[in-house]
Amino acid sequence: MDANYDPQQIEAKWQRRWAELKLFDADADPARRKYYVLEMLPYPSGALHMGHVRNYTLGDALARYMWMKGFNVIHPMGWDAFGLPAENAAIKHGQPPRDWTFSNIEVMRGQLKRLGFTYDWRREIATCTPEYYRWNQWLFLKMYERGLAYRKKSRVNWCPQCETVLANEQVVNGCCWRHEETPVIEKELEQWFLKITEYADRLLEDMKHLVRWPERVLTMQRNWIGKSAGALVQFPVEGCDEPLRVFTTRVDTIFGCTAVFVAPDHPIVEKLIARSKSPHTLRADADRIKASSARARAEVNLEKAGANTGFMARNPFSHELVPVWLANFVVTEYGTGAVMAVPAHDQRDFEFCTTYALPIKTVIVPESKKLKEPEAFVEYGWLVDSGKYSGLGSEDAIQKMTRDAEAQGVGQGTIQYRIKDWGISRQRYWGTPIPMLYCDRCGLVPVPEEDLPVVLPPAVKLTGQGRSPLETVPEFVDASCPRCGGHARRETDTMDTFVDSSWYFYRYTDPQNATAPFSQDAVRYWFPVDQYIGGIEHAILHLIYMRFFTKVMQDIGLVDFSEPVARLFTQGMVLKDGSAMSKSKGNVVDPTEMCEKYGADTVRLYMMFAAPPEKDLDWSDAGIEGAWRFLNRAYRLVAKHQVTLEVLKVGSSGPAPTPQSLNGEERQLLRKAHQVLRHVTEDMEFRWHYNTDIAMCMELANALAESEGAFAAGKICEQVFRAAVELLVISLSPFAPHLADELWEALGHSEPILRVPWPAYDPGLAAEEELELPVQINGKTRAHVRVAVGASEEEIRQLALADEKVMRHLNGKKVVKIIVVPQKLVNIVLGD
RNA sequence: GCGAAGGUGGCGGAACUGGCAGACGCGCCAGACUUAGGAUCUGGUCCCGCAAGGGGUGGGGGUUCGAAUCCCCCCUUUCGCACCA
Repeated sequence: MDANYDPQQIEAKWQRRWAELKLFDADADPARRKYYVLEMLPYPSGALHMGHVRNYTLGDALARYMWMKGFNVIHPMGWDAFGLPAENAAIKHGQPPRDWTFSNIEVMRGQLKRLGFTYDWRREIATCTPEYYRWNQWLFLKMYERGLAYRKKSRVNWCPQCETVLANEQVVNGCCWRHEETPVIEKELEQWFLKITEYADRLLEDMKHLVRWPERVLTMQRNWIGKSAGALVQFPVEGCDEPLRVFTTRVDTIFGCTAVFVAPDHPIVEKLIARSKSPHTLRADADRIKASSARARAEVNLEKAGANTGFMARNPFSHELVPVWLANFVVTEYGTGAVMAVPAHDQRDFEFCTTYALPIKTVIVPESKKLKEPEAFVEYGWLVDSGKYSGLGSEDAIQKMTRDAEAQGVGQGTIQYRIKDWGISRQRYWGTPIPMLYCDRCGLVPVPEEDLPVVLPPAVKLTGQGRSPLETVPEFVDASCPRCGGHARRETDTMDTFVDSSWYFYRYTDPQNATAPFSQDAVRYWFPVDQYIGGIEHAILHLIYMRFFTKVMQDIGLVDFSEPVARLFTQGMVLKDGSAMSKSKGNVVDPTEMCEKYGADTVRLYMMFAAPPEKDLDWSDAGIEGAWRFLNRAYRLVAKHQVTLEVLKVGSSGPAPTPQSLNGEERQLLRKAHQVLRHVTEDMEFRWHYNTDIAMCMELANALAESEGAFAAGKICEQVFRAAVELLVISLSPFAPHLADELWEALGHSEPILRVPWPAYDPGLAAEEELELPVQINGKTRAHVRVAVGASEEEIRQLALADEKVMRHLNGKKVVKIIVVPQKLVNIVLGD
């Protein structure tokens, strides 16, 4: 064993050996308990960043622990390999997206291997291969068969930078999620959609199974789905044959309705213009307000603005006539695009009506009858001035009035969702071709399953301009109709890459399957994912699509469960100087560089030590130095005593030590070792505050260093010293696996540490026998007394009162009360 | 505006069920070894104070023998949603 720690040499050696031993290959084995550790797969952008390293190190520590606990651990990795950057690189450098992507994968796979993760590389997938994306197409066809994939002309979010459509989830503050400065514009296009709305209720309902998901993620999903129960109510419009339908959750306030507001691009507006006495003014108003509401998407808190249409609508409950106004804050896409204005009980209506001097009529009063001005009273209360409903509570009134509206044919109870169907069409090249054909005679025809995959043509001129690049490839576009044999045109849109990542973790269980997306047996054995780890940024996009896909797969009969992930963990970000690492800020720390300087173990250890995993971690160059020093200390500790310790062959250490057979110094050292093991074990199971586990390992290393004198003097026997060293190596192994294996071998073991069963700590050895109890006077610690663990309350009381420092504080004061909490403390309460 | 999570030394953080605030690491100070040290080792390091002692977990109040931890009010940071009727 070298005197100096050389991580480059050690890590290369162990990575080679692990590979030779196929240590991380996991095969389905019904006789063994399985554990599925999954981390979010990276986009092959060119290089791994520290966020990946943190994510994957977290998973790796868990995977290693689970292996040692005896589980059959599946821990796969792959590449989310379709996407826009590949095309942009192609345009910029003339390198085909495929080449760019695969050369990035090469680099990044190398980086992952350098870090020594426990991946079963036989299961690696890349979503851009036909072998993978044919199953995207297959799943799409299954959805099409069930009416879950459909085409419609719709107003879409279009990013002028990407030159493609964005899903609602990809619009952030009215701008593209990739180009945060670029406002999204609206276009009318024929698009493919997946009917996620049909699953909205199940996505909500099944959250009750996700007890081990962060509440934060569930809340975000709940808000995103945005279920709200209410009523649709019809307001006939005078001088127009079409009534206005409004959606409201507060039909109990309808007697306070003093206007009806419609979105400026509501379909009825054209009809009103046609029938208006001053059509030009009305059109100008509509255009102006439309412009202002479009701006509202990008801006925050735009002022309320509107215009009177001159038309009147009749309240079906009160039969009053109220004016119809255009309003910039009414959202076309939600509900019916029209609302009843109840300024007394809705803050937005209140603001609008105040601005335009529209009447405000109170119809709900709170219990206390006190109304705050000048705000709307938006809570539930009691109805007044509401005809026969006066006197009812809001909740009763909503039910009764909804029923009455239904009976009279002027409305109905309904449920609205904020979530919309998932638009998956992208006018881009580097994605999964949507397997549909447009036959000149038969119309829309799906590609037959046996013709899958529809393969992306390799040579395509990419310009980044205009329409889908696939349209420019005649060999791709021209096809024959599978029904009539006549000429057909291929769909040239490709799928949103979130389709790829919605089911990739199933494919890992059976990555080579050429006849199905996966074998049901494999999934039955490996699923659910026991632990999924990734960034919080995917809380609503990926993590909701993935749940949706599983439910569809359940309905198709591919799987027999409704939720794929039992436990989710969202880790914090890796920052540098308080902000996210980015090329533009020039604050990127490169994992490979760090591995070259310190080795993978140091990088991993530091990542785990610097902060608890759910919190953001600010990278510190000084901090990683500390991790490096610790590993050096651990190495030297073993190197120094290796010759002595190795002589003691494994298993030759005689009977297991018991507290009785040990002297005081031996007990103290072993106690520390077992306390550390206890802490790490318990933390691995529940809490994952790896930073505290590593701190405990450091304490044990410090204790060992302090014991060296006693060891050299023969006061600590070799068996005990060795046992403590071994427990340190084992406890450290999930975090610094290469070093752990090197030290384990140096101690005379031939098995890699991953094959060593995780030891159970000995509660007897871990238990303290004597405690130093704090003695408080009026809640302030003033002294300490040493007591045996089993000391009685009375003994402790006497010891405390006899303490010199305590007596000094007691001087002349009256003892009111003495609280003795065995094993914890003594608190003496003094009077004045 | 609404919702969620935070605020502890010079810094990252620890304190798991109300029971010694500051584990562990970084940094800093002193010393040892050294031609040298950005290596290593030893000791010190919450604040005020020579000390005795006193103060201390964003601020204020409360419950309790005892509060970083529980309750109320306020300030503040980060994240998510943002006219969703």
